[in-house]
Amino acid sequence: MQDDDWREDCAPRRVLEIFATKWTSMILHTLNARHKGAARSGALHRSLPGVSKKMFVQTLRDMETGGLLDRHIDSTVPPAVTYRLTPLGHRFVGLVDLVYDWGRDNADALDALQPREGARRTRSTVLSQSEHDA
Amino acid sequence: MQDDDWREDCAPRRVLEIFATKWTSMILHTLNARHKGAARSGALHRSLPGVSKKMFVQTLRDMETGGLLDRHIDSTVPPAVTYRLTPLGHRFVGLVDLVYDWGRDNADALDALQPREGARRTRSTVLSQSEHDA
DNA sequence: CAGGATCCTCCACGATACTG
DNA sequence: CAGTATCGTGGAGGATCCTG
Repeated sequence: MQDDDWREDCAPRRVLEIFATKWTSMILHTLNARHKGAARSGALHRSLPGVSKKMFVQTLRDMETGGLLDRHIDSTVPPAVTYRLTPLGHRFVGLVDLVYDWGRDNADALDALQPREGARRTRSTVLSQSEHDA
Repeated sequence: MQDDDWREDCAPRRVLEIFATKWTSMILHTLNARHKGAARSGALHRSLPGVSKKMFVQTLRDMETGGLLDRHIDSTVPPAVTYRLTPLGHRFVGLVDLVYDWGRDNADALDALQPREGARRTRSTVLSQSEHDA
């Protein structure tokens, strides 16, 4: 508990920012759980239905820069790119798993509330009537 | 590991959304660590320097709706409002603590990277020259 | 197959001013 | 003291088209 400070540049906040990128955690979790820590780009993408191509690539790039995974390019034609968890990535997956499990363990409490609890409406909430005109 | 699915409405994603709201985790952590789980609005706000008034209040309201804390209003003049962790809030704090500690434990690895690792530039990175005019 | 480049939407978050 | 109202903005995230 030491000095529970949330200074702008502290490590814990960095972690929160990682969690805030929407797909990072899910990519890591999936890469680990369904691909044993390594997978080709396409295969990984296919196991994450909701992610747009742009965000998928962009997030992976940021994760590489962030030291969470490595990128191996096989310069064949067509190219084969493989992503692999780094040690840090592995450790982070451990944390993601905790979050994942916490969610499952508290699913009842979370479901007992209004459909929206946080503040973020994933915009899929509204897409139902996005066909207003025609 | 059961069925590692990240369906749109699953509980784990709800949790990620909570983490995505930027201040929720910090408010909970601070409310617990520095105020023993209960504090008046002003006091709590004062222990979170970076939060704007608007987001502070708004986040608290969403957290109340989300069942993470309770709001007690003492209708004196001026009013005295106290926020208190709910059982769910307490449990969530446990998770936040894990994230917090993970960050401290991996601070070296996180710092070893470029100043930006995720993708989100908290825009405070730029505020340095926000005094451009006068 | 992998991903770059563009354009666009929307909402999280902030600053400021006001109320009871 | 606690909160609401309003306005403005950046940038996360998506769709679509193009390249090697």
